[in-house]
Amino acid sequence: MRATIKDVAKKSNVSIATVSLVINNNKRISHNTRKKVLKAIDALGYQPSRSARDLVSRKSGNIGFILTEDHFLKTEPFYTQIFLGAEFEARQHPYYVLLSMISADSSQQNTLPRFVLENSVDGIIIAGKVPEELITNLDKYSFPVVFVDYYPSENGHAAVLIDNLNGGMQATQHLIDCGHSKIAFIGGDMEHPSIRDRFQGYKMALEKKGLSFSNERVINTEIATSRENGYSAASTLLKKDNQITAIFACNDAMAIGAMQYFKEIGLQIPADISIIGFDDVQMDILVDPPLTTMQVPKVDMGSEAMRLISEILDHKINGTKKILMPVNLILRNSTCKLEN
Amino acid sequence: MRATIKDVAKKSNVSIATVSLVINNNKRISHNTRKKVLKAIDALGYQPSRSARDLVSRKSGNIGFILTEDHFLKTEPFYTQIFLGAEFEARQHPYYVLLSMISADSSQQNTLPRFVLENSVDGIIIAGKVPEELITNLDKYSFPVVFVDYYPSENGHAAVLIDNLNGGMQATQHLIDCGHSKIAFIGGDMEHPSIRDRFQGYKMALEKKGLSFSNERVINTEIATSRENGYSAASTLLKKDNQITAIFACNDAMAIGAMQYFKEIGLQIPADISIIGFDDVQMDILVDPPLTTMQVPKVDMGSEAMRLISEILDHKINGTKKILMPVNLILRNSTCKLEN
DNA sequence: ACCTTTTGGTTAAACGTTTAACTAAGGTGG
DNA sequence: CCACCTTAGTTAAACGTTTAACCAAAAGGT
Repeated sequence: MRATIKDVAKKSNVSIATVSLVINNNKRISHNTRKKVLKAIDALGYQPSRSARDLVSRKSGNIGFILTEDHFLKTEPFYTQIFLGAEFEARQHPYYVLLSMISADSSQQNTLPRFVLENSVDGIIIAGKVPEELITNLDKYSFPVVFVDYYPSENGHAAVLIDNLNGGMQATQHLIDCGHSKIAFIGGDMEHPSIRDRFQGYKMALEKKGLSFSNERVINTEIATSRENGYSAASTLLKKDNQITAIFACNDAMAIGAMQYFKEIGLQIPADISIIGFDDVQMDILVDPPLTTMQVPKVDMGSEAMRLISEILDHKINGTKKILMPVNLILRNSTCKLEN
Repeated sequence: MRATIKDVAKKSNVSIATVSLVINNNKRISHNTRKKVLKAIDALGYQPSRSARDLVSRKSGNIGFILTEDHFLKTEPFYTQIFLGAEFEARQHPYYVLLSMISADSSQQNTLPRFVLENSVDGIIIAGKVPEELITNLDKYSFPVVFVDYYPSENGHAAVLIDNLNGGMQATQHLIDCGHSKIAFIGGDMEHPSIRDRFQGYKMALEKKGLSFSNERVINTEIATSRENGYSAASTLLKKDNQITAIFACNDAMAIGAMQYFKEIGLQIPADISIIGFDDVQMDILVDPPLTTMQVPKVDMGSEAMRLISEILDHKINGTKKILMPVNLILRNSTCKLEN
């Protein structure tokens, strides 16, 4: 049978209240008794009971982490890295993380994660794009929520976001710095705020340098940002405008798909065409040539999200804070100076 | 403030004990009061408090799920699928799943997951190969443990395993059925029971058909079962014996790596060389040609593991049961009949 | 020397369940 | 009609914490 607070109290000749105060670092306890109690705790291998604690403090001690199934099972460990960061950070806080996958299919969003139905979390982290219905259903429960790498249409939620606008500008800027002026953009799901912002950054960078923007150099009709769609995007792009010398793909998956197409039709990367991606996924360095990209701090985003929800639960801040994570240009070999 | 059992009791004019009995489906309650109570529960949106429940039942209501970091972040969603299955199955049981990643590096295994140090789980699922030290450290806590897709050297643990022996035989048998007789095996970490068993199956299938086994056709010196190692394994293999017409790779990652090598040196798959993998990962159908492989029921393995730990906790069975998951030949285009 | 703080603790209630032990009211057999 | 069983419910203790309210003793202040 596990040792309880009573056992510790008995062993150290104090009341259970004293033991509790020691555990919670209350300053009302003298150095001596503290030491005495700590010794007993150690000797008995005592661990406070979570349920007892949660019961009186009226908390669950859990944070729910919601992710769509397909994001969780994606080949690229993007959201899993975010989860990893969140779980690691949770170890510094009194929280456990409950991970729940939901269907990305919005038609069956009547089912909320069990931990919300059962009220077993204190707060929720939602990573990536999820169906709007999920969010509205969740609203009824009024849990504190932090979004990561996605932001629902109605405002007022706390969120950890990538600085996509800036990133889009930096990426485009890099291509401009390499001497390119006919720069295309390959995008996917334009409903997604991240992609929209990257596109926006692309346009702003062009404008800033007085370069012309043309819809002929933009692909934004692909539904998903997958490798296959990058491949097909590249093909339709060249049909629309074969003058382009550089491409900014809205993410690495599409960039890699596009690269594959170019290779197949015999274009040299980066000699004939430069390409830059976004995300910095593992695959980038295995691909040939290694992909220049914008690095996004995935693990850090997870820990920021956990820290944020924790702060909200401690009432240190209200629930609308937003954090923009900086993004970093990673130079590899898929981009180069334009020869002419 | 959330409704408690008291509110329900008051609203339905019964004692809290009655409410509790209703919730737990005790047959001592008449149909009428049951209905009355249920109505009140519904009206108040009452949900029993986990912590109160856990406190009196002396359980945590949690199952810990341990995975090494690299397995969790792998490109191929193998272990994540297992986790997914476990989490889905948990919804049918009174458990939440606490996922914890540990370092695969055995040098720093003094740190156990927080949920074991804090005694916050009732049982543990360990997926994939983990450092032996983790297991011995864990032993002191005497939690019920179920292993998935790995099995520690000392016996006596419950486990959900792939029927690798059979799978290895089937895979090899398939190649034999295609008319091949010079069949090579590409393996990795031979410390891993799964790989050893697949190799064993390979040998048995050869033997059964009276085909000669030769060490010249076996690669087992690669450290990891990664794509790159598959690539290099293929290259050394051809140097040892260039008569081979078919290859059984111990997993899909290695198979894909090997395929890449063959393509680069101009060999046609399957015309010049047939290749079969193991695992049935997503990538298989995207690769060219699509890879013939042995399908392993990853999600099912997760749910089986959860069911198993649940049975153990209910004392329905003791903690040494083993489940062998069947494996399925998936015919695609990387293998074909030998022309001669 | 007496009142007031401060220090370092203790007592006891409360958190929301489950469940063993009890009870009141009907039903049953002889 | 009485003793006994069954049915359907209640009472109260217990689970292991936290924390507000209390208190005794020591320390200051005048």
